[in-house]
Amino acid sequence: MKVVTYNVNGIGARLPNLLRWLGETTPDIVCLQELKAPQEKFPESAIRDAGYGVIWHGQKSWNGVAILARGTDPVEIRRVLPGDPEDSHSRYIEASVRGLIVGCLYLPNGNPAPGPKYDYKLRWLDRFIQHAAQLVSNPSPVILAGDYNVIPTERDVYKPERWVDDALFRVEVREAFTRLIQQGWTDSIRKLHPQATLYTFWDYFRNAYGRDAGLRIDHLLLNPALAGRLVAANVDRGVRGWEKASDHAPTWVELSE
DNA sequence: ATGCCGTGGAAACCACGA
Repeated sequence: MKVVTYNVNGIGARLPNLLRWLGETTPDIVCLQELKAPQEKFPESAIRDAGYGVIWHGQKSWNGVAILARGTDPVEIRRVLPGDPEDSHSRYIEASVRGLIVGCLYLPNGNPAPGPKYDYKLRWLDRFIQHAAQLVSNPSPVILAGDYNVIPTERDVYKPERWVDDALFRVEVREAFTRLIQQGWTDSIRKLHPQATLYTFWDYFRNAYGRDAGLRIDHLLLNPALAGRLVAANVDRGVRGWEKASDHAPTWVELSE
């Protein structure tokens, strides 16, 4: 079973690429981020015609997350991250699919740092860590997949020295990610490729993809009940080279049944 | 060192992203 996270950077602009990629790779479960579409403008029929059940939480212009499941309908558990009724951003959705609990997240970017956007990112991270603490010890298999907007270590960025003051790489953010992992989560890509240079995002400008000036910021975390089923993990980096590509590439795990 | 590009929505530019 293949589970993928893919920040599409606009479901409207990306729909042709998304449908092509679904057809070529037939993933079983897909977590999408940055729909940038209001709830009523999500292309539900195109996704269903491609063979996927889907739930989504849209928002006008920004954010937005979705969970797709091939041949079945995800059963929604929640569509907001608990802990702040004032938070109006569509950044989290959670469902039960094929015996897994799937959390799909789009963590705030946080730039510029310091500032109110960075404060929001740190608060969101704290809430997420609290929620993850409830999930990690769940006897059911759980996967938390999404755009974390966190560069975990120096190995995960092409020039770490240029990113030390950035909201994706600042010490507080890396420490928060470490706290999350230390709850007992497995960072799938790093577990199977401890030394490799593997990026999931490349800027649109300065020929970042051509130079491989990338970041690893899209992650798939497995709880202990699921970690033993991890058999492969990688990035479909070729998709980043397609015409009209998102700046992120699909990032995936293969799980034994 | 830098949104230099891309998207969406409103308005013919701007906010936002990482």
